[in-house]
Amino acid sequence: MAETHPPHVVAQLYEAYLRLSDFVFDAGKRFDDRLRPAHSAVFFHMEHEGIRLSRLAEKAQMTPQAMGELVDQLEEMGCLRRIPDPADRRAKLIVFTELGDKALLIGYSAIDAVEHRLATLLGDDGFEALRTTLNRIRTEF
Amino acid sequence: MAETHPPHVVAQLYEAYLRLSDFVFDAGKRFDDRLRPAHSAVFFHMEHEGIRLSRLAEKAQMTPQAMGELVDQLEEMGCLRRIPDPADRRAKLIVFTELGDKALLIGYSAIDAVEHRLATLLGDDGFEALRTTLNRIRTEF
DNA sequence: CTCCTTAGTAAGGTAACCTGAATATAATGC
DNA sequence: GCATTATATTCAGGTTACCTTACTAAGGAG
Repeated sequence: MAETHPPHVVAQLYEAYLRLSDFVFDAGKRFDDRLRPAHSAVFFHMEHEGIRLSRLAEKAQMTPQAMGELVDQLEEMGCLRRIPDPADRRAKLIVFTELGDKALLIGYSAIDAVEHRLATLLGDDGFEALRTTLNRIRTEF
Repeated sequence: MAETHPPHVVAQLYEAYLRLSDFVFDAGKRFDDRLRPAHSAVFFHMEHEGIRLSRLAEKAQMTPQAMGELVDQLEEMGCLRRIPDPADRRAKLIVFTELGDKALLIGYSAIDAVEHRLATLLGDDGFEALRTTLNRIRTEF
């Protein structure tokens, strides 16, 4: 129940997530201080060829309205652009700008750095064991 | 990057946390449907001899104002009571009611159930290995 | 007793979502 | 080929979980 004594697994998982994710979010913030954790859902579910808002929202499991606001903000930062979808005049395709590509790369390298550091801390075997365990929780719990 | 293929560790940790915590929050919701995840911070950091708002807020790493609102809501649900602190007339002690004790027990058993189920899934060794790994991340990453 | 600090609270703001409703276009039935 | 229904997006406004600023009441130091 306390924080300095080992808490239960659920809290442990959350703490570990917060600790690791901080590095990634900080990297984003250094790139553009308007970037917030919520925007990661956009980068995570984007598709390079372009993607419709409704599909992006569905993949991120949120409403198109909520996703639309995140896309608005990233558009204002210059990371994304909305272009008309040639296949459907109601729709727009959300695509990366060059700046957006850069931001994505920065995110990838931050994640890579975290994974490398974690593999160093736990050893390659320990790191793989953690991934396997977490994957079993996702698929079998 | 996708969700059906194994994502990076950071996302894996978050997904695992969400999956396990759902069981605990659902148990709370069944007890009183006004109970929300935010209230768990109160139960997590309570002290059954009574605790001051400022200390509770500090332990939960939030402002006294934010914690005060959560305590207001739990008081309205009948889980907590504020009594004058005999040692300082500015302060109040937040204490559990009988209903609050019951809620706490329900939370404990939900966490226990999750941990048992996880130990069954991973085996006792796998479960302990996970706890050890998560603890190393907390202390050494 | 005055001065500064601490405990709590009130008022109002922001971020990250949500629901409901409006608009434009597309697809379908007859 | 036109009316009906469905889909893509957007607008307006609400809720939750926080925050900051500013106030009041009470305690402690000199």
